[in-house]
Amino acid sequence: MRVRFAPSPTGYLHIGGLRTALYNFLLARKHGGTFVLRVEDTDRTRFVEDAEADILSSLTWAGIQFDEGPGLNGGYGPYRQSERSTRYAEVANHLIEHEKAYIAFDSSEEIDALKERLRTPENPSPRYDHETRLSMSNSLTMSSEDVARKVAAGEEYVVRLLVTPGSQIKFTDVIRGEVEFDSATVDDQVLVKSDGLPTYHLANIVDDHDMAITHVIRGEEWLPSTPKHVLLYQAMGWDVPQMAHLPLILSPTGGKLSKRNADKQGIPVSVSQYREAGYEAHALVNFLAMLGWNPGDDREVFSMEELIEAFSLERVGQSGVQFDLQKLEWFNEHWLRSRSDSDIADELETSIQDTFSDVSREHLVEAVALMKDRLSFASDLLEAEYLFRRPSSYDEKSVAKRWKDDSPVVLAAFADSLESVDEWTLDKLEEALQTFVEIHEMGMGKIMFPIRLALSGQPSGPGLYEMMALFGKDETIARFRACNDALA
RNA sequence: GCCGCGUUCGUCUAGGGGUUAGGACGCCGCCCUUUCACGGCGGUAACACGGGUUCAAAUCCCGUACGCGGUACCA
Repeated sequence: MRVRFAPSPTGYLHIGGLRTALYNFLLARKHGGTFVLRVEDTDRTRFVEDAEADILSSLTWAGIQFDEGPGLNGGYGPYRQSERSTRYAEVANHLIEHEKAYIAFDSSEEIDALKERLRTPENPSPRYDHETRLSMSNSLTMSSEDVARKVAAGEEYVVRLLVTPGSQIKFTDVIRGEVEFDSATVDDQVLVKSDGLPTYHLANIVDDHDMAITHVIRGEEWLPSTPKHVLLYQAMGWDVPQMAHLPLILSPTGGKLSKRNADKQGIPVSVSQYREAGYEAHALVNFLAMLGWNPGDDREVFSMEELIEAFSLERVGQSGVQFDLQKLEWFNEHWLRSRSDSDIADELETSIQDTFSDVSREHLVEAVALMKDRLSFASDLLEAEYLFRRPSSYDEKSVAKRWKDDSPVVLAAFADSLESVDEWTLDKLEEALQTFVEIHEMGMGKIMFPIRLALSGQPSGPGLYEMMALFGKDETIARFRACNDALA
């Protein structure tokens, strides 16, 4: 089995592209096949300089490694279509010679004019096809001498697929079953553009064949052009690979998940945006895997290894799926919690030191331990400033509501009593507070809030004893006094 | 318009002739915790519609509606 992911470097890797890559990768790994990365850079007008680098680094970040691709030749290279031009020309010529394709000289203005002329409310987008080609300038309507002369004169031309009406083009989609198109509804697709470069349709089938691809797994947007591809395979006498068209990922409201659309809804579309926003790679992969596929049982949390084990094309769904950021966030929290404290500390080390100087390693690891269950993203820890420095302010609403007249006295008294705690441990601290409330015959509720406020400035957070243990005796007592001073 | 693909809780989905239509996210409640979370338990909520086939249809067939995709010298 050989599969491929074939992105076009016209933009950064899209979330849908990552899922397509993932499914290809999973299938290859599951069956001991080969996963090829091919860069389809035939559109010079939309080429984006750093897109390929982004695609490569995004895949690496997600844990998807290719076996063959740019910089990793497996005997089928090169893996950039811009480096394979002669092969496409060869195939195009073969098609022309065998009357499966033809040369057309029509300028884009002439084609626009044709469409303008034929456009009606019932037919808003006329095609260049078996009917209209008869009235255009191409090697079917011109003498071969005229064609040869124009070509020799260096006139621009394109190569078009010659589609003959009257047949049914059938193929089996692994996900959708039998799919059938009437050849009369297929247009004469341009195969070679006037700049001499192939279109996707030509380059794609040539490469899939030459690279011995056995399974073409791609987005559903390609389903309508598949009959053209089938025709090309047949014209060349090549076997058609197994086809699998994945359901599209839709926006949360059901429309297309375009950049524009998604931005409006606050949904990142490129993988690098997720990476920058601090999403766990595992979470994104896990979420994407479940978007259109399921294992057939109730499991939802999967590591990459488990996905490889469980994945199959047969369990991929057929209908479009809406993107749900909340579910992604749930996966993110889950995977974040599965990481070790020290691993998360490693990730945050630099930004923590930049924001709060002189945070010891032990302190950071302990802070992570205290907060891990309360974070959505690892970087959210930076927002819990009180874990790393004394509060500079106290949450106003909470103060207004729960800071009572006797709070300063209670807090000061407790601070005094803490002076005599010799062993600064969770147990001793709990004991100290218990004893304190008993001696003063007060309810625990009376003192817990002032302590929390003094320690963190916030109405919620980690346990009191945990925080006191983390801050140490001197700092804890200092925070009590500072709070009293500030709220006096 | 035409061509194609779809349609089970708000969302992701299981189920493919006989099910109290199951799970997850979200939301709500309870428990745990004198905080907030995590966790546990429970609740809310769905077979697009109309015809057929059948003893029996969410499940098979047809139609309609709706959604999505395509209709480029973009991929």
